[in-house]
Amino acid sequence: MTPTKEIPVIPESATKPIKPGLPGTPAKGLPLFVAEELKHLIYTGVLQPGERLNEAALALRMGTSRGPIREAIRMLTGQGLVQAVVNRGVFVRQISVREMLEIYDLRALVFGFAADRATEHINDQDKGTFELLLAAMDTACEAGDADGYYDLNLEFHALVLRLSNNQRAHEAYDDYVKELHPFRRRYFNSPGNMRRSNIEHRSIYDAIAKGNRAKAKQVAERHVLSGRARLLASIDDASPLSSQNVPGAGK
Amino acid sequence: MTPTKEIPVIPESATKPIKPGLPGTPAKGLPLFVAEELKHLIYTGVLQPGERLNEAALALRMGTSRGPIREAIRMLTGQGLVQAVVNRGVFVRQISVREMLEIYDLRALVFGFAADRATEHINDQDKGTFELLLAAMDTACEAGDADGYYDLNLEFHALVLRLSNNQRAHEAYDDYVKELHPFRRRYFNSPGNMRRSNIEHRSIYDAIAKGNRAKAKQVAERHVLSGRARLLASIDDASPLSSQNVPGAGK
DNA sequence: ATAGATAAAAGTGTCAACACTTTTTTATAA
DNA sequence: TTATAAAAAAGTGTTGACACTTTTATCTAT
Repeated sequence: MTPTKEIPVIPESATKPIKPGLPGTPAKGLPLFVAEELKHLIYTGVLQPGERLNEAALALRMGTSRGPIREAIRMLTGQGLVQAVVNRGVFVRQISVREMLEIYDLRALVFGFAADRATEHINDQDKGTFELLLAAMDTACEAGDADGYYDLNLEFHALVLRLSNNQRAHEAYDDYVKELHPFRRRYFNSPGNMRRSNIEHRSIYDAIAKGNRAKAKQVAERHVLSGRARLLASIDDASPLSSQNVPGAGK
Repeated sequence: MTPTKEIPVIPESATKPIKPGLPGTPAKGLPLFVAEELKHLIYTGVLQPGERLNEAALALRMGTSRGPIREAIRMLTGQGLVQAVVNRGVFVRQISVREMLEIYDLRALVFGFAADRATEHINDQDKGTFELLLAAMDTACEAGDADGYYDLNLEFHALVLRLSNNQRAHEAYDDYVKELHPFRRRYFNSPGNMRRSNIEHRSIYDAIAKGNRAKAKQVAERHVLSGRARLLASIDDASPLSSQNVPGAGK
């Protein structure tokens, strides 16, 4: 079937712009561009969980035919962001509470792992960055700046993951965060939560800086698990959050 | 843009056969069928890492037009199995040694987690299954049946993951195994390796059965990491294994 | 012979049309 | 008025054609 031919070396230089002139046109293929646009729509909540993706409407909106739209959607199904049902359409994935809790466990696991490994790769410059971040978070904390705190919080976690020196772990962690993102409630609404969170951050950093692997791992894990606990608590008294499954996607 | 309409409840019953009569035809959409076929080709090594996927040839082989083929390929890119370069084609992903080691670390982490949690969910029937598996592995071990041992080995790990009661962890673990699969050398070629491996299995099971969480986690982690060490050792003296990166796919 | 230019071939990217399925609307009858 | 059936509409699934890019083969001049 496949012609017997030596495996080619994969070329470089492939970031050439498509349709160079048109503004807002991607530099990496229409389907990928559309896929990222869709992801944005999903993560920002414009496309809500359970909602169907209308190919024709999206094609109109993106200014292409349905082909690239479909290909983009397939990318998202591959990533598990949407689920396809034959002849019915594809739907933005609905995550059950159980699954959210599972993801939290994995996220805690990976973050603990990262903190552990970070002890072995941190250098003085990184320590400086940590100090800066923690100080900025203290400031945001006192100012009651929840949005600012949230961004810094992300940076803090990203730094730990970077220092883990395990790119796959970093990607997995980011995926978990993104997957949980549309469902998360405003955790840092109260200054008390922010303050407590930042105390945990500092203890994570301290353990990493001291090279205390076990402690770093333990504290980092607990930090994420406290988020899990908050979620669990918010479920008990608040809305029941659909735990419905999507059919036909079962493999 | 999107018509204001309440979010529909996702329907059930969608596993109806497409083209019910034709044999070998999927029951879940052509693209998904093709995607699984492609995955099979990749995991079995028919499509080798670095090789390009020819759309026309695949369409011919699968008996469809290029559309579904392209959609299937997009699914695989979403899953990270292949990498697309605009106007050049998509290539079976090449994993660097570094990445393999990273994946091993994560796999060890998840397996340790699963063993830990398994202590809390194991019941007497599961224990029976474990005993059966271990006995069968002993037999395969003495008979020098490497293939049989390998299958049982997979079953053993799958059981631990199932008992973790964390489906996402199970899926992640399977993904790691699959990703590493095409590159793994014949680990259990020598009876000595098999025997040692099975000793580790038994100690994992013992710790789980006794409810010794910490021990279970530790032993399970080390079990996978010993595989990582074997890989590392095989790299040092054997072929250098391409560590080339694919361009244009960087986000 | 070899290097460079040119033309042919192969391959990917996109689109519009059509077939089929599901959903909604409309019409009909109890 | 309500339930049922038929018809229309909306939407997904697939295909073949064409545009454009990259690769390969051919031709020419040094």
